[in-house]
Amino acid sequence: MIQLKEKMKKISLKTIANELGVSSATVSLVLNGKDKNGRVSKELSRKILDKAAELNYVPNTLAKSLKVGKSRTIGLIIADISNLFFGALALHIQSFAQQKGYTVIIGNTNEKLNEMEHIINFLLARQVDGFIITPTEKSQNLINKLTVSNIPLVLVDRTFPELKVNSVTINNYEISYKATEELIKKGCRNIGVISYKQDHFHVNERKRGAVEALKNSGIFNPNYIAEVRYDFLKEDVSAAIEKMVNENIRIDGIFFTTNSISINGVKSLINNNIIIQKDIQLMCFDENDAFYILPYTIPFIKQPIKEMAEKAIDLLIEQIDDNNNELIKVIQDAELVTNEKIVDQ
Amino acid sequence: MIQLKEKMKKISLKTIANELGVSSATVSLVLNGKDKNGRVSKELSRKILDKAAELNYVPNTLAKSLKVGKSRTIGLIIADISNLFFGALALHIQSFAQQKGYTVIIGNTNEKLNEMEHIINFLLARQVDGFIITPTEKSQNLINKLTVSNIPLVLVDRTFPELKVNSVTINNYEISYKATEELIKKGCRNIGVISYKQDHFHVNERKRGAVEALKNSGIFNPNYIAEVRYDFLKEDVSAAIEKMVNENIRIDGIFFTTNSISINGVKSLINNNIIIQKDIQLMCFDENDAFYILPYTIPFIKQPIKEMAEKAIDLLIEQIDDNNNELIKVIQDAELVTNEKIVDQ
DNA sequence: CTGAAAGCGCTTACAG
DNA sequence: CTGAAAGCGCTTACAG
Repeated sequence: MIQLKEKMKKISLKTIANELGVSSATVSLVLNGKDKNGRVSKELSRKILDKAAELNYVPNTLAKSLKVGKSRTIGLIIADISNLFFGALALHIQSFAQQKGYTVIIGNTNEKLNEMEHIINFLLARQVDGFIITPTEKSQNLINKLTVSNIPLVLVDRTFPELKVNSVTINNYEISYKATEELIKKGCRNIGVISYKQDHFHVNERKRGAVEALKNSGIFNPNYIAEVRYDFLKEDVSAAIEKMVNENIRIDGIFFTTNSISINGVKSLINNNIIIQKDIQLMCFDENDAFYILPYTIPFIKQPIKEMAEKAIDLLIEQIDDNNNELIKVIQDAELVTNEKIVDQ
Repeated sequence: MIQLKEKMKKISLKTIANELGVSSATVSLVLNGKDKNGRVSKELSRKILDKAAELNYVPNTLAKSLKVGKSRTIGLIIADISNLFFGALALHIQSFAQQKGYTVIIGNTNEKLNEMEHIINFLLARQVDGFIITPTEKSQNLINKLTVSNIPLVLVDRTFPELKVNSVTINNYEISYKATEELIKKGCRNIGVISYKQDHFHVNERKRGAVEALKNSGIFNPNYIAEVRYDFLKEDVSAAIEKMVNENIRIDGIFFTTNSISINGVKSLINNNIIIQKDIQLMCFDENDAFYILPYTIPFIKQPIKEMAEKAIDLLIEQIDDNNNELIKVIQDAELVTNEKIVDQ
């Protein structure tokens, strides 16, 4: 094969058809394995396959998508891709999508509503067949527009319970309740809760679960409940920890409602010379690679990330294929991982 | 607007053209802001814009790409997306690409050659305009095929020095030499080096830099040099650390050549009850979130990830736009971060 | 068993 | 100032 410095001319179906003196329809059929009913003779079929290989034919997916009206592409909109939980979620979604023959285009909103709108429009123009979204705060209208237009859509991790939209989430309230009980079982009586100050249903459910558990055990103390701002995470967590540590009666346990809060919380505790799991028992949300490095283990709530990813992809593809209009809200169970040596992911 | 349960019919250029009784050519021109020479009257222009907004017109990028022969999409092929270094690299590449109006499709090879081939073909069919690749071992032929076909391409982080291919890498040898000298300056005299057993030029350059520094200081000891396998990282690092720690003369410093080795090395040291930065001084490659959590700081080599991403995108887009045939190998300087309090990323 | 033709939604010379 | 027409590379009824 001679190698030209200039751009080689593209090999299309037509090129193959012309070289073989057949129609491009026949070539298309053979190359797509659609000559079921023995439409094309074995011999011709062989010749077409060989020629395609010889010419190094690469099909043009764009043209195919344009013709059939499906791109086999899905848009994945993530709120904060630098967060390890979302990173893992994206990884699994991509991997399951690939298994099903779909390409994923990832967009990152950085928790900004206008970014989310921009990305949705961008992906719509790219003709994605559907969306998997971890919605930002106050994006109800945006989500609603998509559902009204009947665009296949699944929310994951977060959802708006008031909207009729498919979702995959976990049992945030129940698992947080249970996790807090675990702290109580360990003997903690002055338990702090650090959560975000925001509108996200899932995070507020976690907080509610923790608070409810404390109340039901008669040890709820509003001074031990803190809310931090996403944009001032580090400072606010620091302040909250210092306050809790310096209360008249020092806290002996903390429940963190997200992994970003957990990481900053642990740093803060170390900076305050608190001996973790001795002075203060912790309970975190999500597995965290940073914790592996500590000489002790920290209990955490493990979300079924892989299963969430799989379910989200399944739901979405069902909608794409069947135009399934049924509303499905999946709630999966998270798991408490305590004491035992933390397993590698 | 009435909301139908059925799929709404798509709004195309033609829809707008028909409703307004003009040609779709004119609509295209206006919507793309290409009526420079006052081709279209202000009034008609206005009407077209309004109608597009009213109908909620979304252009079909697929059709446009097919027509103009450019997809404004680039394929990013990453060797191991779960590695934080690559994660950050991917994030920045995506962000720069977006700024330039390009979409990124990410593929993950898991360091497997056949995965890499598969992903390349897949992305080629998707008509990507070019590739940014962190190549796996032994992928020279694959890379060569792409360059021979004149497909815009930039290798990043890793490269094959023998190939004529654009690349963005760092000064692996020099910075590793310097980093090792730093350990020596601190008083270490029995310094271990843990690296991968593989063919990657960049990692071997790091090892070579460290070894050379040790030799030039007259303190090189082959017993302190270990190579670990990628597929048995944890076990091999563990074994290497234990061996080094239990040598007749215990090591007092270690240089890790990658961040994955660093993380496992630190865990191993903690398991062996070594007091890091007191019993043994460390030097790692790459910033690592896990280290933030430790009560002391670990010196590390900071790669200019953002700059690498930017340069890679710039080089690639130059090639795409100008069909620039010039060969460019960029080598950027990494930075030594010592002692000082580690800054937040 | 196979081919001719239409059409997906665009853009871009070309003609007027 | 504007329109008609061709064509990007496919797939899919339809006709034979």
